[in-house]
Amino acid sequence: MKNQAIDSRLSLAILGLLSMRPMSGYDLRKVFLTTAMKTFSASPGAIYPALRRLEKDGLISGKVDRKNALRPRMGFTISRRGRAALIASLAQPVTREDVVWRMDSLFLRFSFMSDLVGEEKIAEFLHAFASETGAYFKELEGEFRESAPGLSFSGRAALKLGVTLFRTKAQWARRTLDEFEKRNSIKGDRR
Amino acid sequence: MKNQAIDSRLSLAILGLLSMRPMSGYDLRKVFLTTAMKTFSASPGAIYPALRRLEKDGLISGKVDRKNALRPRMGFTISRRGRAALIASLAQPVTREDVVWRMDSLFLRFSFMSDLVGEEKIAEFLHAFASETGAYFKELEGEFRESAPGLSFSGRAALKLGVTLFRTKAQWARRTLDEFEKRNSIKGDRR
DNA sequence: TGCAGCATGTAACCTGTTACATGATTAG
DNA sequence: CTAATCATGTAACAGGTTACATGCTGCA
Repeated sequence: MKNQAIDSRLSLAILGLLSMRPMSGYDLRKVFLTTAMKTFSASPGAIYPALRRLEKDGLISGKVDRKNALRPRMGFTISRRGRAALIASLAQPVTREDVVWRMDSLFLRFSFMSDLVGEEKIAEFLHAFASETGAYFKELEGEFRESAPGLSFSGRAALKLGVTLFRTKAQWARRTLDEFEKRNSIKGDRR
Repeated sequence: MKNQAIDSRLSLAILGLLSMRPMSGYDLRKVFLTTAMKTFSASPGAIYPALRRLEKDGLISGKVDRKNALRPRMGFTISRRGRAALIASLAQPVTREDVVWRMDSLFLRFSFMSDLVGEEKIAEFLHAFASETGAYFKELEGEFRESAPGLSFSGRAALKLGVTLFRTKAQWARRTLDEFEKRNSIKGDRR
């Protein structure tokens, strides 16, 4: 059976969070309001429809907590299919398009990896991320060298920040990969 | 008369580009396809409707080039109202919300500033950008210190990248502001 | 002659925003 | 008691994606 696709970044974030522990819609809102995941929409008009779509696709299932309480509360749990779809989504190859258009999804995918995929997949991700991001950094750097003289002060400065940010991302991936491999070899030695 | 609001990032980008020189829809597509502005949608289904909205709001006006040629070509020019709306949009204060949710719009706004607003506005922007971004960086850093021990390897690493990127942005703003002020004082001395 | 690229557009669909609505619970 | 917060939802709207459609131009 084909894996159900995850229809948006928000759905990916929700599925990732539910893979760690069951939560209600309101719990999810609080996460998006108070933690570093502020970039995601915490509006009910986005979250509740997304939950319903995920449920319709069989990726999560909602059950009413405290049935007898007059105020019902939906507790959402990730399903087996949901976990499979999430893992499949994390394990997808890192493409140039991801780097240019979906950097935030890459962030999200990576942040959930440790609990869901093996060490090899993590290393693979970091490697591909470093190489794709590094390549795009070089492309931007070249563009900067070529077009900088013709640009205004602010145009040039903005482009420079763009270049710098991609260099930072590529560096992060290389360093994180180093750290990851060192950590694993130490763990390996102890066995 | 109140300024017409600019309805999306794409419209802002288009208006900014048209403020530099008149272009056709296809020219805009090429910019979005080939330059560092790749993050913007180059699909006709986004660009042509956006152009029509801008025209409807009186911010740009399209005229048919080469009338007698059998293949007409629309050349779009920014109008006085369009330039005013663009300048108003660039000059808006930099808020915390901009930093968290609309960083790319801030990029865009800054990159067009040199040709459209005075030196004071540019310095003001950089100052506010540095201070808001710096504040958010510190908030994220605090969150990292608190929650890092409980996070998985990949969760922690992803959060760390997030923190680093905001530090980089704040540093960029401070350095760019320094450079800007130095540049201006030199120019001032020569007068 | 045929094909790639130029240039513009439309239509269905989908996600997210904004604003509103509702009732329950808890704190003062 | 009442106000804030908990908790869930709906409806209108808007912008972007995807896919399709159309006809012209230049080149091999």
